Amino acid sequence: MFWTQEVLKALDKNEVQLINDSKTPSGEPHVGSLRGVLVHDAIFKVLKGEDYQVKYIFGSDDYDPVDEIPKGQDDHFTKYLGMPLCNVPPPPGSEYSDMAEHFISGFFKIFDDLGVKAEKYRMRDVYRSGKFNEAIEKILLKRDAIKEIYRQVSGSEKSDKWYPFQVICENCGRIGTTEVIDFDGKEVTYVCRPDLVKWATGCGHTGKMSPYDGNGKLPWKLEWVAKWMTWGITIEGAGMDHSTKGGSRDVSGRILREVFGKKPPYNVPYGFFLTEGAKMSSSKGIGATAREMNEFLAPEMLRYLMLSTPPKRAINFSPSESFIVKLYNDFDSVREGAFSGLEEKEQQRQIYQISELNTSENYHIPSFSLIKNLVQMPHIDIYAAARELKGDGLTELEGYRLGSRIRSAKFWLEHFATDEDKFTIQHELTEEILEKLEPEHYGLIQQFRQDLHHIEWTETNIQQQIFDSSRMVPITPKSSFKAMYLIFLNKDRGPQVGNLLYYLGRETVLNRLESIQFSEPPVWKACSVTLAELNDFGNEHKEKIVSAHYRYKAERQVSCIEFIFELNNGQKMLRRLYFESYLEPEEVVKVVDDFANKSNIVVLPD
RNA sequence: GAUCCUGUAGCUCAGCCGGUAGAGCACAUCACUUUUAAUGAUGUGGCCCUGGGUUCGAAUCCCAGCGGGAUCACCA
Repeated sequence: MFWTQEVLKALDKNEVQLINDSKTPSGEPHVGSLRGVLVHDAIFKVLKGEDYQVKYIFGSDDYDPVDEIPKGQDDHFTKYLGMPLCNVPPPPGSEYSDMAEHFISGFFKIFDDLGVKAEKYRMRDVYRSGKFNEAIEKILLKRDAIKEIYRQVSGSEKSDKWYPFQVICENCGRIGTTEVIDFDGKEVTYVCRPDLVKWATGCGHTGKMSPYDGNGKLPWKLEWVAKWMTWGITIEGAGMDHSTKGGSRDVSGRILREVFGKKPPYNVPYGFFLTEGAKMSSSKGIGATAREMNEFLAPEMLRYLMLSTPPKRAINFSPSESFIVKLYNDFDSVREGAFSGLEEKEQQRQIYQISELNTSENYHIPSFSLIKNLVQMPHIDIYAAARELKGDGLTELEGYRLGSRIRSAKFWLEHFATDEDKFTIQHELTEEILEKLEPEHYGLIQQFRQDLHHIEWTETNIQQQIFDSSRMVPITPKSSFKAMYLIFLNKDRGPQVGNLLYYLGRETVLNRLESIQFSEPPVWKACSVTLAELNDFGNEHKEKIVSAHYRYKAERQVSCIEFIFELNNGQKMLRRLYFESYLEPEEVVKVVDDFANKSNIVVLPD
């Protein structure tokens, strides 16, 4: 059963469902932050699809203090450490009013791209408007019971003077450094301590003021309680780190239940987003931020990546070619399954419904691996290739999807692909390349460059010619391809040779091939058969052979006899006997006649 | 130490409200005039981590281990 169905089963359809999630805008959001966003969105979509009364709200926790500085921005942010995020000026050059808006707006923009239609709220508005006044009062009054739960669940001992609340210091504006030491039912007394936390220094000010209307905030675990009880939230998943026993989710849930007698929201714990088995960290560069991943993958791909794995399981992302290609292929096959109408594809249909934004229309699209190759050949019109592949014009949707897949391929090549994954057209023949060529490759080059003069320069003809020329060397097509990749890409593998050479152009290809010099005898030796093999060949093919010719070649104390067979399907094949000496004309004739008699094939001089 | 995830073919995994062990890749054989990770057909390959329990019957459910991964113990 797909995970969304399990969530569905656990919820009461007669209840109004309110889904909540939030993010602290303290820096550039990490990719993993999107998992919660999308898991909640998937639940939202599924509930909506089942006609539940459901709403999805998403908050910016912008009343939290600045407790770490976004990478590389020490100069600007250091002096604001400890102040509420929403009261800190944005980094220089930002178009936003404050630090919190600066970071959350980019995150919310991704929501739009991913089709996440959550109703957004900001904690500054919630606190300042007084909406949490009631919850704050209740929590302050129940501090002993709350403290007891902290102790029981997580074993943390709080002092007698502990109050679960922090105000914004009237003197220095910090919220992370203040400690409330008394509450008289109307106002709190606080101290702004220089050494309360390691990451910020309070000013030492002591004051007394109302805790309401935005003067301060609840600590994280109680803020959760306040949200849940004030708004009646029924569903809120949390990362595995919060969801562990004794973790913040556990503490908050028990406080809500035991102190305030309400049911905590349904939890959907979700795991981390790992790269190559390690947790992706923002400091490790590309691909780590939500913004970059959103730039890389189209919405439906990113949603699929985040939602096809059951939430509890970690997602093991890898930017390797095999992972990315598999991701796309899996998605394409899920999409095919979803549109197949087959009953056993129900799960695929469910995955597809929460991944794709518009699930009404199927589409044809070339595989990622094809596109990533074509993208490396600048001349190729990929849209034309796609039309050819489909055998029809592209729909508007197909053109659009293809466009984003091309962008993804380019992004992948630029940011993730290893040198092995990429290829670069070689502009000249280097010693390094020549050293890698084997004698049989020279045989192919010799044959191929001759044959290329006689064909019309099209992708399919070139492709076809490789096979035809190979038979005349003879050499296996596989080895012939390798020769071409070496000569033009300095690699063992590459994209379709027809495309590649077509792009390079007849002149360039012929100039390159004709500039390669070598002596023939080693080729003869490398591309030869034994007399026994020749006889076997004759016996095996004699029904198909229409005509046969031979020619004798000699050079530098060695020689060879080449047999050229024409088959009834139009193919021409060559087989060569190699000799470490010159042969007299009579000897040549004798060898040829021997073969002719044994195989019953008439062999004429060329 | 605690919590969660995970252990099934050489590799990546599906199957998990019990009923004869699955897919893709890889490998092997055959076929083939075309290598875009990917031509078609056929085939090889598994004490489903271990031990116990429930059951007519367990890969599946329960308990206990072992191995791998992650998270938590101050703060969000």
